[in-house]
Amino acid sequence: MVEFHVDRGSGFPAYLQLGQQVREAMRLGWLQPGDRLPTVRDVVATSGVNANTVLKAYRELELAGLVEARVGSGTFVKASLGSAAPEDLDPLRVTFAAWVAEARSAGLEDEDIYALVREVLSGGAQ
Amino acid sequence: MVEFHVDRGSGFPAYLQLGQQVREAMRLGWLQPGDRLPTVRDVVATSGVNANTVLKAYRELELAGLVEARVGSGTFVKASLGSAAPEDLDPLRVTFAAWVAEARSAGLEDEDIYALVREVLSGGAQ
DNA sequence: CAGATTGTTCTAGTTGACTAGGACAATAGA
DNA sequence: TCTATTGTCCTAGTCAACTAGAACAATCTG
Repeated sequence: MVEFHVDRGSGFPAYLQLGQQVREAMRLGWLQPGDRLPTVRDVVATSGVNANTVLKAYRELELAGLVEARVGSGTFVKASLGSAAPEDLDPLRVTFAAWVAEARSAGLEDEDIYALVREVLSGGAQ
Repeated sequence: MVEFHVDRGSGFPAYLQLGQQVREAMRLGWLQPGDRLPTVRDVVATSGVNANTVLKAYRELELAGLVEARVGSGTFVKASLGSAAPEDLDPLRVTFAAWVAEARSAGLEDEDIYALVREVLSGGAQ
C-alpha cells in the first residue's frame, strides 16, 4: 500500500503532490495495474487534506487514463507507467547510488545533486 | 546573465520558480558572489510576470542572505551556495551524464530518471 | 435484504498567488 | 545638477487552491 506524504506549505498544490506521488510509484513499479490506491477517506485521515482535494487528484489521474475509480470498491491502477521493465531498473539504481555516494563524499548536498541532475537532463547549458 | 524561464500553469507559484532558478544557478556556479541578477523590469519584460511577483522572489532571496538589493544599481549575489568547489563538479557531471546515457538507452524517459533519482536520494524505500 | 464502504456531488467560505497600474525614493552616470 | 535606472511601495481586484461539512448513490459483504 502506498503512503502519501503531503507537504503543506511547500508552495505547490496538495492535489498535484498526490498525483505526482502516484505517477512516481507507478514508474518505480511500486504500483502496478490492478493495485488499489488508498481510499479517499484513508488519504484524508492520513494526510489531513480535504476529500475534495484527494478527489481532484484521483480524477485527474483517471482523466489521464492511469487509474479507474469504482464506487464501492476503490480506485485501481489501470495502465502502466514507466518505459522500462522493473528488472532493468535495479542495475541502474545500483550504479546511480554509487554515483550519489561519490558525489556526497565530494561534499555535495542533496540540493546540489538535484541541481546537477536537472542541468544534465535539460541538456547542459540552456 | 541568467535567463529565467517561468512556466505558468505548471501549478507552482512563479515567485518560487524564480527563487529556485537563482539558487540552482548559484549551486552550479553560474551565479557567483558579485554577479548581478536581472533587473526586476528585465524579468517582467522577459517572463511576463508582474513586478510584485519578481520582487517577492528577490526579497525572499534577500531574507535568506543570498542576495543584496541596491537601489539604483541592481540586485547582486552576496553569498555562495553549493558546498562543492566548481572544479569538483565537472568530473561528477561527466560520470552522471554517462549514467544518463545508459539509462536512456535502457528505455527510461526523463520522468523515469527523475523518479529514480528521488527514490535513491530519499533513501530508497520510505 | 441490510449495513458498511466507497466514490461523488454540492454549497459556502477562506486564503494566498498573482495581476494591474501607478507612484515614490535612492542611486548611478553624464 | 539633471536624467535615467533601479528597487520599493500601495491599492484594488481576480482567480485558483483549499477547507468545511453535509449529503447522495453505487457497490460490496455478510
